[in-house]
Formats: sequence, structure tokens, C-alpha cells
Amino acid sequence: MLTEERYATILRILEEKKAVTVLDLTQALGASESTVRRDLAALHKSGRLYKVYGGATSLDNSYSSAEEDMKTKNDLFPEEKIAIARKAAGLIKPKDFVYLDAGTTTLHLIDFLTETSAVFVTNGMQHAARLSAKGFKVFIIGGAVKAVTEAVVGTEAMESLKNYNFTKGFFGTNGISPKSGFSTPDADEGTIKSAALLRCKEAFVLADRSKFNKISPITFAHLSSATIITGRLEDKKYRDYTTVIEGE
Amino acid sequence: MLTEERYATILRILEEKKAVTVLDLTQALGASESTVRRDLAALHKSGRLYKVYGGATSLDNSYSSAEEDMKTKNDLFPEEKIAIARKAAGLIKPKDFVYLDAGTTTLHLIDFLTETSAVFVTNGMQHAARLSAKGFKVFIIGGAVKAVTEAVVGTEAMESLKNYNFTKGFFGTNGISPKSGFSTPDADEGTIKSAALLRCKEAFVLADRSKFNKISPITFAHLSSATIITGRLEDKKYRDYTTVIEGE
DNA sequence: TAAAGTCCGTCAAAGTCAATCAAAGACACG
DNA sequence: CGTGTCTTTGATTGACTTTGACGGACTTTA
Repeated sequence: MLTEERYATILRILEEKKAVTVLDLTQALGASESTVRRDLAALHKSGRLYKVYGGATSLDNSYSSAEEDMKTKNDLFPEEKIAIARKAAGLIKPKDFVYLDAGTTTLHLIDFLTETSAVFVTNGMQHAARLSAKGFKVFIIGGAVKAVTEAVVGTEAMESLKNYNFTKGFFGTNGISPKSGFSTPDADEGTIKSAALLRCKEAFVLADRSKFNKISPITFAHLSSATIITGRLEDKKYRDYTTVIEGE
Repeated sequence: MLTEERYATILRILEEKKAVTVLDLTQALGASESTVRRDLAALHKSGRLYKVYGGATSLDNSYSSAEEDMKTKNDLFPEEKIAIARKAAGLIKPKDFVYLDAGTTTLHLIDFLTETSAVFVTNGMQHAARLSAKGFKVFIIGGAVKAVTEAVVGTEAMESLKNYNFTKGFFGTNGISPKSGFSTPDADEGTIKSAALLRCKEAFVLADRSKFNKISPITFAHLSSATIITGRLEDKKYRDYTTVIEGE
């Protein structure tokens, strides 16, 4: 089999399956492991696939590595997060102009969107990419990109926000407490959350049970300034401070 | 068997199978290895097939069926694009403040970056994600996200640009011609390119051979306003209009 | 942390290449 | 018909490229 034929076969398989192991390829090509590795190295070098540990992936999952990073975070209460995201997605109506905060819970929200006439603004790069892929009109906030979360923060981001007046905003949080309100560990992200929240007619904070009665270093809003969406509210006292929507 | 008959047979087989080995052809033609090699060399020289190690492949590399814009573009001159990207990456020095235009060639550039003290600004979401993953300090331009290319465009993007003064800028292009300069098919992207280029102390346009003597609808810069980085310059006249850097 | 799996460099063997050369055929000319 | 010239062909050669195996280093997983 010619080298070019092997290349073509590898790319064809990748196009179909998006990812493939070296072992699979040795069998599909009838070539040795060495040869497959060399092929992958060549195709990687010429930019036609991504080489990853154990095999290769197609080019179009350019966010895959970052998503993996975030998925680890996802493990905490996945079912609850999903339920919350679904509930929140249901709140979005036609013609809404929606701010979507970076974070895993709000990322899930996108999967449940059906309303296509809404317009989105976000500071999450993955959020923007996914919304765009789903056909929504989406704007991204400009500014510095934070490495781990791929959220946009900083003074430029603050400037960008000034131009918008949102009908609804959806936010993640790390801590909720009566005294400290909604809080987050990162000062930059906190500043953005705070500024964005002020520009929303209605603001919603998405939080699973693990977030209640926790305090993170930076408070970005008082409890009264946003409606909480959660799975099942264990500590009823929060109803005294703000509206709470419970998922199924 | 006549020479022309052999040529015809080889081309017919190739059309059908897309790739063939020398050995196969010696049997199909009843000719010696030497003759087959000579035939392939002649057909290669006259541009009717590609000679590869071990045999030959047909010209229409329709191995990969019709794909998205980005991917088909990628296939055109992958090796040259890589060489150009490597060359361009080498130009980035410590402390540079770099604008990186959205597009496939500039995306490849990221793979060759070694200088970690440089700071980047980009309007490509994939670019931002990848730069961030590699540990660079990166800012993304705010604005509307274009679905297909995942580039950020629009008036907000223009506003964002006003704050920056770049030491170097790297741009893609769709057409290069003496009269129409650098041109692109999309008006929004053209506007951004144009605005970003004006804010660069040094501007570089990355272009493979297929871009020369082509004109796209929207001109975003004159030839004199940027240095061209290409693989091998076929049309020497461009040296009269601006600086040209050739890759290996 | 140990075991399994994966990666990459090195090496020898197999395969492939281009150059060279002599033989065979084509063809014109005397 | 024989001769010389030119072209095409197939064999041979040494140089080069690709391949698969192996071992040590590294990474992932349990």
C-alpha cells in the first residue's frame, strides 16, 4: 500500500469517527505500529490531524482538550446540573437578549435551547463556539482569555459590557450565603459577573446543592439581585432572601 | 505496446483506483519496471499524475469528499502552509505584541510558537483557545461571532481594536494582485483586517502560491502596507511592490 | 506505586529509485 | 540489402527510502 493511500485511509476514518487509536489503524491498514506512528507524525506535522496520546483526532474538535479539563469539574452533581440547565433553558423566550456567563452549568444550558430567535452575549469561548455552531446569533465579550476556564475577563471585557442591555442573564457561582451573597474564587471573573449582572433586567444564578452555605473570596452580587435556579432547595431560609426556582 | 497506449492505460487505471504501485503496473502493462518508471516520470512531468514513492496517484485527490470551508481550504497546499506558518512564527520575538488574524494559515502558526513572553490579540476563537492552551497571554476581540469561520467581526470588534498598538500582525488573505492589493470575500472580515492592519507597526500577510494574481471582492490593504510571507515566489514582479519573505 | 500501555530513537532488512549501458527495433540512405 | 543513427527497452548497479522490530523512556490507569 502506498504512503498516500495510507494517509487517505487514515483521514477518511478520522473524518467518520473523529478519533482513532494506533492499534485500530495498524489493523485497518495492515501496517506495523511504527509505520502508523510515522504516518500520524507526518499528518500531524502537515496539519491534517491532531496527534494525541494513544492515537489521533480529527481537526474539528479543536476544543476537545479544554472540554476534557472542564469535564473533570463536571463530576460533582452531573444530574442536578443537567436538570438546572434544562430548567434555565426553558426560561428563554423569543426575542430575549441573553447574557450567558462562562462556566460548566451555563454550558449545559446551551444543549437544551430550542428558542432560535434569541440573541446571546457571552464571555465564555466554548459557549460562543457552541452557540454559534447551533445557529444562534452570538456576540463574545472582548478581553483577556483566562487559561483554565477559557473565560474572557479584564478591563476590555468590562468596557465591552457597557454597550449591552440584557433582558435575561444566566450566571454560575461557587458560593451562596445569606451574608456574603453570591461569591466566586477569582477576582477577575467576579468583576465581570458583577458588571454583567447589573445590566440584566432579570438575572438568574444556577447552583447545585454543593454551592449553598459556602463562601468564596469574592462576592459578585447580593442574594436579592438574582433569582436562584437549583435542583432541590434543602435550606428553605434562602426563600426569605430571594426568589428560588427548583428543578424537577 | 505503444508508449501512448501505456500512458492511456496507466491513466485509466489511476482514474479508477486513484493510486497504483509500480509493481501493479508492470503486470498490467506487461512492461519492465524501468519502462513503467519512465512512463510515470513522463506523465508526472507533463502534469497528468502525481508520482509518489512506490507508484503514482491521480491528480484529483478526491479521497476526502466535500467538506466544510476550513477543511477544504486546508487541503490545498498543506505543506506550503506549514512552511509559511513556521517561517512566520520565527519572526515573533520576546516582548512582541502580536495581532493574529483568524484563518487556517495563522492557526498553523500557533503550533510553531516557542517565544512565550509575547502577548497575542486575535479575532479567531479557535486561535484564542489554542494560544491560551499553550500558555500564552491572549486577548480576544469582542463582537459578533461568524458561524462558519468562528471569527469575531462587526462594529464592537472595530471598537475593541482601537485600544491596541501592535508591534507585529499576521494576516491571511484570499487574493493578492498588484492592482487590487490584498483582498478577501467577506466584507465584515475585510473591515476587521483593514482596521487591525493599520494598528500594526509591522504587518505580514501569509499566502501560499494559490493566492497570487487572484482578486476577491473586498480589498483590505495595498500591497505596500504589508510584507508577504509565501513558500516560493513564482511571480517575481511582486518584489517591486512590497517585501517578500520566502520559506524553505 | 506497580503494571500496562504508549512513544520515540535506532537499526538492519526490504523495497524503491535514478543513472547507466547494451541490446533490439525503426528508419533513412546509398 | 547493409550500414549508421536514433529511439526504446530491459537489466544492472549503488544510493536512497521505507519498513518493522526492539529497547528504553515516558504516560496512563487501577
